[in-house]
Amino acid sequence: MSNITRLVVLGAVRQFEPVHGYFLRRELMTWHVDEWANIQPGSIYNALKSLKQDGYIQENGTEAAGKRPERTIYQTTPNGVVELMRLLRQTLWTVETFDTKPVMALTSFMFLLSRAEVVAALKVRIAEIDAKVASNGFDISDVAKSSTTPAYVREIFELSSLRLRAEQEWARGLYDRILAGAYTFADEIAAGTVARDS
Amino acid sequence: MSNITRLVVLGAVRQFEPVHGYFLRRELMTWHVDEWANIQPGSIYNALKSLKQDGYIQENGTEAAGKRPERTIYQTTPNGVVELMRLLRQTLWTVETFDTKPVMALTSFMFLLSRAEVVAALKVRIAEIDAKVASNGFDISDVAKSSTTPAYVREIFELSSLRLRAEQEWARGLYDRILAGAYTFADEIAAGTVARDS
DNA sequence: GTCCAATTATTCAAACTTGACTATATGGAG
DNA sequence: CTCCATATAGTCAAGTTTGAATAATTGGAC
Repeated sequence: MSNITRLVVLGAVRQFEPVHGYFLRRELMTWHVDEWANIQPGSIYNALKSLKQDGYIQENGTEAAGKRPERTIYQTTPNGVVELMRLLRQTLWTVETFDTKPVMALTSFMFLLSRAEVVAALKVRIAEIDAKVASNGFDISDVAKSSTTPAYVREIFELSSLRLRAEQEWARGLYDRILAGAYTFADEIAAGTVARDS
Repeated sequence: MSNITRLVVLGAVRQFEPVHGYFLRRELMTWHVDEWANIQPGSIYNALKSLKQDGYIQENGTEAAGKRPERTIYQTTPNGVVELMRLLRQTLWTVETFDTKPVMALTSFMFLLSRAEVVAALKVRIAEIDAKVASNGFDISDVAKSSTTPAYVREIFELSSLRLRAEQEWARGLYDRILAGAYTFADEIAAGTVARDS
């Protein structure tokens, strides 16, 4: 599966474990992951299978509610937690010019990292976007001079610059909110497990 | 293949026909479609095969430059041109909240439509984005009141609103530029075929 | 003149995604 | 009490994507 599917499903298993596929499917659909991450129900089951093969999650028997169909229970392995953190960190510290999915996923799982790391990474992200936009600006003026490149390529640079600026504005706001104490991060919880109905 | 791959490859065949796969591969890679549309070389060949099966393009024999490997020549069918216009029009008139690829593809091929249609659609797009952002705003305040929804979901709405605003700003600029006579559209060309080296 | 890194043109297996399908169970309408 | 629409829990075939592999050719360095 793509790294995004990996990140989202592994992160969701981590958040709700022990958990069965159908619960993840319902929960993630209420998150609208089909819209912002292009993850369809079938992909969730496939991701579980694949994460299991890689040893990042393991089956933990089956159960059934009443006479309902059996369902397979999953939980993360220690390796899985390491992998999740790696994926999350990679996403946090990388600016993607065109793909909006990573930042969306990040938003859902950043609280698994520490407040300090997220703050530091956001600061870097804000600066990196400045650099990308500046580089885009030079590309635009080169395109204007070129005789072979179609003129409309300018529009592509224009649009991606504006989108990057939007992400930057968001990162600035989030940076402020987090610095001001918003949300709760991994280094701050006295282990309050999230309640859920199965 | 995804509709984007379909649109980009079919559009490129139309633009460069008669054309062989490797030319498209090189050309589209210089467009960086692997970055903004996630189309890798392998997908281009698959798209050609699939478009051919659907009857939207047809093989037109093979040729070879010197002792180079043979290459298969493709061109659009009448049905293919209809399908291309359908895909293009659908993309033009639809606002995608999360997927940045359609607008990017649009930018590359909008000149296949008429100036009037593009102008009209941009106007609608600008208004539609207002509506989406407004609806997002109400979602944000609902989330703030809800006790079950995690607070950070607010960030997702925030980010997508800002991104939509960025697209809107771009659409406004493009609208102005096009109205002012920028670029050349299908209804305006005295059929100047684009030169290319094979 | 000969070596070799890069180019040409494509194929392919493995992995991933999609969306329809299965098969049973439950809850609520009448 | 009996329907039947919906929910449950997944499976699977068909289609798509990926990235490496293939196999011959050419251009340029030495």
